[in-house]
Amino acid sequence: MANTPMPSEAQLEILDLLWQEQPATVQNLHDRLASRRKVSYNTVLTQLQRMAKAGFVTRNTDQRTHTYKAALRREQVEKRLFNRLADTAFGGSKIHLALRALGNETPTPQELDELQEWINRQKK
Amino acid sequence: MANTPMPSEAQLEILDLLWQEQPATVQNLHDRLASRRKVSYNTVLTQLQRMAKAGFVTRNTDQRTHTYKAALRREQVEKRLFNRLADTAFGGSKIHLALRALGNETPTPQELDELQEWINRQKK
DNA sequence: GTTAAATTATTACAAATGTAGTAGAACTAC
DNA sequence: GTAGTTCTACTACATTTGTAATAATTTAAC
Repeated sequence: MANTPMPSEAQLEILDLLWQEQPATVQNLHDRLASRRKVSYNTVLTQLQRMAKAGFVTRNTDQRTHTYKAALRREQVEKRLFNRLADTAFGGSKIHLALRALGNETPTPQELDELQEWINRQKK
Repeated sequence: MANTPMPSEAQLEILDLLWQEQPATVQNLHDRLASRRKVSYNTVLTQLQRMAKAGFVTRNTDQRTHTYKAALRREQVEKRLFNRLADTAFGGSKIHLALRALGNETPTPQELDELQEWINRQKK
């Protein structure tokens, strides 16, 4: 349960795009990724193929141009990654990690509200 | 400045131990690490040697038994790791990542206060 | 229908990663 | 002083990771 294989960093980048908009073609994903950093079409394709094999994404092959969807729940993955980071580098303290995070950020009013609400819930 | 090489995950585990107690011998680090998971003495040694080479730790070789100290500031590393995680998996939203973190935690009253204060500061 | 473009499949490869074995030096206990 | 023990240095090796080239196939445009 705890040690299911996780997507690599390059794969997470692509998963993140899928979570934002699904399903998507290689072309589309490459366009979006390439707008952030230089990367070849085939690199994206290979990662998607690896992820399909690993079960991280599903793919529809009805058309010649395949389309992909994330097969993992974003929340699940985020939680696992966060815990791993807290465990390996933050001595296991998740709150500590969260505070560290906030320390360097300028939140939007909406985010602030979310945070405030969370605190209110905790205080009850 | 942004892409200085970072310690790997196995290295972070060791760095974390150093941050807790420094300086330390291989023996000591191995003992502490092995109490959490099975790992050989030589594995720890090798990682320390690699880290020394990479400049992640310094080592004192005056005695036959060398001692090691972290050469990176914990805060720095934590910040970088956090940002990397936010960028690759959380669509760049650090607050979002922090909230996710908080979602699974039960904070102490004191931590809640810290958080509340942070919010108040932001609201001004 | 022949050429160009798009798309997937296959293969490659260097570097990083995690792990540990072996060799040799030096210290320790008899 | 010799036999085990403790260390470091060096070497090894399978996997994973990131990246991409090449080949094969289908579709589109003329």
